[in-house]
Amino acid sequence: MISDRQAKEREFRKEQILKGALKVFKKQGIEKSTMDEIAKQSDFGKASLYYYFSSKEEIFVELLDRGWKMIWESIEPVIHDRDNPKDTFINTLNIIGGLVRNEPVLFEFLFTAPKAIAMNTNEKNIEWKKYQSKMYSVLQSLLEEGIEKNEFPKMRPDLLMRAIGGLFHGLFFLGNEKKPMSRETMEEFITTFIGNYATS
Amino acid sequence: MISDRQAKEREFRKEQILKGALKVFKKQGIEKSTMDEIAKQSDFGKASLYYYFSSKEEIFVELLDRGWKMIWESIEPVIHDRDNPKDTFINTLNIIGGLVRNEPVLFEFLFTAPKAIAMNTNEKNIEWKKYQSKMYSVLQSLLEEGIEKNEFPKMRPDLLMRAIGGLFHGLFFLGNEKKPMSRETMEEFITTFIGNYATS
DNA sequence: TTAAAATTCGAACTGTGATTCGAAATATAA
DNA sequence: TTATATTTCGAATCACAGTTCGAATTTTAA
Repeated sequence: MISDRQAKEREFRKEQILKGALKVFKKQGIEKSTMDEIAKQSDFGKASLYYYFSSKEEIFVELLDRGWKMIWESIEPVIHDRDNPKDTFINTLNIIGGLVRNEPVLFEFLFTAPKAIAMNTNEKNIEWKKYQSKMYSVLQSLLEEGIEKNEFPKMRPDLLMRAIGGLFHGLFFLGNEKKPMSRETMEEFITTFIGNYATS
Repeated sequence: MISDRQAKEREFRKEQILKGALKVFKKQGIEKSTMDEIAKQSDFGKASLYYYFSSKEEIFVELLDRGWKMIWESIEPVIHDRDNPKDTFINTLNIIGGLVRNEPVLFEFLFTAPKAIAMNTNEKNIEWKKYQSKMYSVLQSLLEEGIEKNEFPKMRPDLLMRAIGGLFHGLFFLGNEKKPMSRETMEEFITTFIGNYATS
């Protein structure tokens, strides 16, 4: 028997551990994130971590799953508006920007870890990848439609996608400012790049 | 006594090892690059690597030193032309683009590894960092002057630098095309972003 | 031809960090 | 209160990867 409250407490403790893992990630980067350190940061004994997660990898995959799901669910309500690709595109980026601003460490992890982890790739890494690739492909299709409608410069949409992805990453994650990228600034950069074409 | 030819052969073998290290990096990413694997790829016994390099770290630092030096020496002749910031800036990016096109793996390493390695930072990592930061600061000062002269959009130069850095990285290193980014395409993207402002 | 120097590498050694074990402590529910 | 389930964690264990050792092999130079 596992009471409702018990389940909640259990979940709460899992979250403590996940937070601890992020703290370590922030300080040391993913490769130097050891179970010892995560245990210390989350105030559990190392062995206890294994009561909640079956492996270190599972901790990170859980972060990715939850995070990418959160991203997807945040943009989903907006992203299907196809009348106005450019606005939709920018709205979407703004939503993501807002998320990043709230939890910079988590999102740096989400956008960084995949490259480091992807190589281990077991079959089950799949959950978060689904959300991630959904996001990229919807964004890219918005670009495609926007290009059609002359709202964006005429460039290969996949390249444009890569370029904007890089740009976004550069603005939010490069350099070492404490202050988060503001919505206005990011919009300015994106529209400068994407062009101030008439909206149909 | 060490003859001239001997020295050259020795150098040649070092290069074999460095090439092997890059092969491993390409296949496995930097964190999974083990001495065993490097030995296998470069056709030496693992222990022999230590005859040429005192540690694994030294192998990677050597790659960084040589690579960043190469970048710097390639752009140095061009980069001091201050009459025309925009052209100089684009020339410089084109030069770097050309290097990347020739040895994509090496340069992906150069632009990627620092983040992974920086955390170990001993004092002696310095050599390549000097070149790296020289490059960034000259590029950024070109942006500053270009902004003054209205050749670039009026934006914070450090942010513009980050954005363009990200853009460049996105174009060259994201996605999984075999074909290298062409000079024309990259120039198109950069000028689109940077704006087609009159060159005074 | 031979002694010294340079090179190679299999086999240990070592340290680190992930994972498991088993027993204790604590909470739950009857 | 007591039996059962849940939670905790110190102390082993295990695996892996970097590094060192020491002896063999090859090259050099006299």
